[in-house]
Amino acid sequence: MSISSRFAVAIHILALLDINKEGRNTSEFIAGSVNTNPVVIRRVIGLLGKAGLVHTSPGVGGASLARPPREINLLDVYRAVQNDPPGELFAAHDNPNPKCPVGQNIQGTLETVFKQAESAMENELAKVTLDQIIFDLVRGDR
Amino acid sequence: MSISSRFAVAIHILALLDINKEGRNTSEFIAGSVNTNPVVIRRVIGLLGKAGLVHTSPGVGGASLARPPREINLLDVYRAVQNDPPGELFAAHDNPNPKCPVGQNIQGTLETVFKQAESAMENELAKVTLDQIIFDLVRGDR
DNA sequence: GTTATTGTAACTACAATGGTTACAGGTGGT
DNA sequence: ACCACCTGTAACCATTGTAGTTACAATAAC
Repeated sequence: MSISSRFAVAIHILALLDINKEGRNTSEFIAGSVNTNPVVIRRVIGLLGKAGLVHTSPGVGGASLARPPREINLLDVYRAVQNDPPGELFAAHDNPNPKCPVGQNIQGTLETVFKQAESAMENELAKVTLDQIIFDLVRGDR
Repeated sequence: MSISSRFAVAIHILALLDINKEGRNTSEFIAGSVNTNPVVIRRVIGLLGKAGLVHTSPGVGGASLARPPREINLLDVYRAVQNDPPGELFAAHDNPNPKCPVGQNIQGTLETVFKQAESAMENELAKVTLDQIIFDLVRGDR
């Protein structure tokens, strides 16, 4: 299955928080841009807050970036909203038969390969900062 | 969510088909090694067959590798069993608001980044052949 | 204090997955 | 030709993750 759209929504939110940093970024306003329900936005912001990417406060307009956009990369965001623990993008099958030479060793073998593939993906995400995303968004708007 | 365990099961099956190429690889036998239901095995073999990685025939013990293990890499296997079309490991959110500068351009921006990350992962998978997997399995058995 | 907004719980609908049973149809040995 | 075995596939179920929605107590700003 594919990676949840929370990731895309989270990037959208963060970009909006920076671009509209002068305005009041209520969950309803953000939901209007993302085109979803305000509660969905609040849930994602909650995850971003727990990860230390945004500061939140109850009451009015309570979210803002916790760091400058240059210091937030997409791997930070990915990890914040992807609740699967790191190293588990790929799922191994459980309990292969230990009496079989394949079953006995397959998990260790796969783990190595899976970790490499996952790391390669994450390294690409880590290369891209929120800064660059925002630049690209604004540029596209001309 | 994580990538379905069909991928791990498929690799297991292919390795077993090669290692036990002298024996009768019935779906029940393979299921014993993978530790699942024979129908699950037949389903995965069906996908591998459609992708041209194995030859299958109804009746007894009907699956064998269609190519030598050196000519099968894990990206082949991944694509065979992952029914999501390529380029959609990451899901974008639909219908962002076109009236908003962020909503208007976010999809194009994300598409580029997502494709890069996905490609990086797939390149790692493409580097690993079934040959190497089998070597690693057999080596671990000593 | 009143109003607007957040944080969170609860519920629903939906899709993907993996396990299971069932069975029609093909294969190979005798 | 017969028979035992196996495949391919459909159908169904339970589980899980996701996203949308309603509701509401708690909190901040004015």
